[in-house]
Amino acid sequence: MVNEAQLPGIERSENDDRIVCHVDADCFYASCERLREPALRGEPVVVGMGYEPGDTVGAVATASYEAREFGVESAQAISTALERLPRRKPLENGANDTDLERSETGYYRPVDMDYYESVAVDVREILHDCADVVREVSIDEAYLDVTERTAWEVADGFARHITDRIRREVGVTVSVGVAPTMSAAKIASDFDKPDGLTVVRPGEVREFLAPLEVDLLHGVGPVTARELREMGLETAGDVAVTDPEPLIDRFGERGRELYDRARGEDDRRVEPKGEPKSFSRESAFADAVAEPDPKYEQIETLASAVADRARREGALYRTVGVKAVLPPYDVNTRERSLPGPVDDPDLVDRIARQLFAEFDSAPVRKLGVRVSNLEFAATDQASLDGWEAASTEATADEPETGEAESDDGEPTRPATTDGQTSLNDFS
DNA sequence: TCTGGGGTCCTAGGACCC
DNA sequence: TCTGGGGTCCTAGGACCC
Repeated sequence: MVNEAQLPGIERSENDDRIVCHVDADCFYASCERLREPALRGEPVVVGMGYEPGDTVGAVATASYEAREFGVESAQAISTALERLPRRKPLENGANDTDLERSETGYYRPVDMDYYESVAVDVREILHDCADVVREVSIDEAYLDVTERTAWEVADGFARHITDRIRREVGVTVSVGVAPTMSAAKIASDFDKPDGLTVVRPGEVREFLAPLEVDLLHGVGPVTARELREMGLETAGDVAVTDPEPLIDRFGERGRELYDRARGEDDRRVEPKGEPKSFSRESAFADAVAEPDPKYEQIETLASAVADRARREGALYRTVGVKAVLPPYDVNTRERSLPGPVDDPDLVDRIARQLFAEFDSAPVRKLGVRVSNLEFAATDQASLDGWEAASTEATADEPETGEAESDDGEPTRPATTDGQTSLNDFS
């Protein structure tokens, strides 16, 4: 009785053989550093964050494969990395390092996101050129739906074309996984790094996944991996043939997902990434700080950076939060929601201070400020109309607030007016 | 391995409403 | 005044990812 032709909104929902590419740049930050400093090619390179040249604080963001040989890993403390791979001293005139000294050392560079972002823009351009739908996951990673661009018989050639273009036109290497699902493509891209290409054809997915350790599955971190092992599940193959009920009991929705993914079942379509959900800034002190003043100073800096960011991105926020990390590593978060969305840097600062007050005499090693519950207004004509209507409404019953202080050329924002009215409730 | 920064999603309890 | 069941929002924390 139900005829597919009568249900135009309902499509065959199973992955009727999509071809998904996952493209993942190889140690992207280190590759970028080599791009602008070719002397780093072939040498161990460590990119550190929260780190200044000459420093020993901070953590490893990316280590080149040469640096990994020395046991340097992502997320490692810079101090640990330096023990395993000492910093190479710049060559001075007349300096005569021995070959031994040079071969046992590496280059350390601080993260420079602006530069990496400029390289990522060039990579993205190629990705969008090669696919109808691109989902950018992070600065160095994306999914592509290339179903309409290629066929399984020639998928490896197509993927090779992408990697070649990126190498030739941008100068960085990527690894690519091709599979009928997003989750399998993701794992495939990781399978043969660096400069890897792995194609998993429909019907081969379970076989491909079966021997892999559980912690290679997306969403399985150290905690879940340990628990799975305690349940006797070592590999994706083990998970695929186990009774799903205990998994669901223990892990809830994630358990179901884990079971499905281990069996190669994943009907998510590649879709462009939506608007961000939150903006945050945080920073760590070199040592835990007990006095209130430096902490409030830091709060002010972070609050203003977050509010700036939201304004640049055209976002209004309805929730302001803080994070305080106390020794040894006790993460505390506090947040407060407003009655309506605002763009009000002073309010962010004030609320952040209030939320932070309960920690102001505790030793604190790290601080953060966050805005969330974001709304993006006036991105197209349709919502612009609504926006203007709302603006008129919002200001109708109050005197002009002298809002036209836009000597910096910024458009005035009705939400700021809203923020002023709600401000009284929160200070 | 004790720990950097920017995110996402999920869970669970409580308040509040109908 | 006691109280069923469902829904939504808010907050805090946790796991995970890059």
